[in-house]
Amino acid sequence: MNIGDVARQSGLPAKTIRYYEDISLVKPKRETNGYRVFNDADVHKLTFLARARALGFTIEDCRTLLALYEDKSRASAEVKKVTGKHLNEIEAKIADLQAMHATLTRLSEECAGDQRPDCPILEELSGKDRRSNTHDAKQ
Amino acid sequence: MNIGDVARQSGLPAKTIRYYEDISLVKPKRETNGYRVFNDADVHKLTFLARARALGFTIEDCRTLLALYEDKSRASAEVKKVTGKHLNEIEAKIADLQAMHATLTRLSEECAGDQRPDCPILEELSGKDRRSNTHDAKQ
DNA sequence: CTTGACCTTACAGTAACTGGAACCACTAGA
DNA sequence: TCTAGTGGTTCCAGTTACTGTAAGGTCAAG
Repeated sequence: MNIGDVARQSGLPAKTIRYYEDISLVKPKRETNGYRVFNDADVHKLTFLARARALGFTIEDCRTLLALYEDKSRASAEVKKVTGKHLNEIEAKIADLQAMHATLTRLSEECAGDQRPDCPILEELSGKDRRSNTHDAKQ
Repeated sequence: MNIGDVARQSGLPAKTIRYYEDISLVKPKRETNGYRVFNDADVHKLTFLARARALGFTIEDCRTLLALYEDKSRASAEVKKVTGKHLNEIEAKIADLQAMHATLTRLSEECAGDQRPDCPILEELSGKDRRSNTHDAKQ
């Protein structure tokens, strides 16, 4: 199979597949004309990578997961550990985003959004002490 | 004020402040010895930037917001528009992360996490059709 | 023989910094 | 005066995971 077919099958752009070869995630053979040839195992690996990336695993996590996948004597605990770490990071990100969301929603609701220049959003960003609420000990 | 003092006041690393000068977000004067000198307006700007970045605005959004802040005849609608767009992006990210979280949590719960090699997480990544659930029309 | 689809490499750019090397400036103390 | 320590400077490279672009080689069809 050539790279275009693999791209269609795996859902990954050809460019990405070349990149994955660059960083040694896959090692397709070459035809005499220089074209990459992907066998079923390569395609399977790339599909695995596409799924893992879609679940937010980093490339390095993917490398680890792929190695575990190919190690038939792995302990599932290893896989679960990687997943657990990733889950924690996702949770942290969600929490960060939700905090931002809460603040921005509040400010946005307070902002008239009309032709007048007065704007609580800019006031907050500029550090203006709005509605005499003097304690702002956060981080 | 020198860069170190500003870093302490604004909470931004000196390195970041230099970077912000590089991309023309601030334009501190220079002393004869080459040191940057920050006046109150500069420090205020940097504090503004630190807050906007903490709320997840991109650098380009920050540039826009800073320009709006300094335009005393702005319409608050402009600010609200930038904020609204950002809120939408945050919501999309949260949704993505929550979907990943749900899938990973499910798989993680199904994984024994012991010394045995059997692992639902790897099975899902490899595309193995687990428990005869044949429909997987997503994306 | 040309056209078009497909393949190749190599280099640059993205976002927003961060780290490191090599070097200059200033102050205080021996 | 020398020196140590702190803080400043520039410049270049690295991070993450690609993506864009240019310049060119390959192949099948008409």
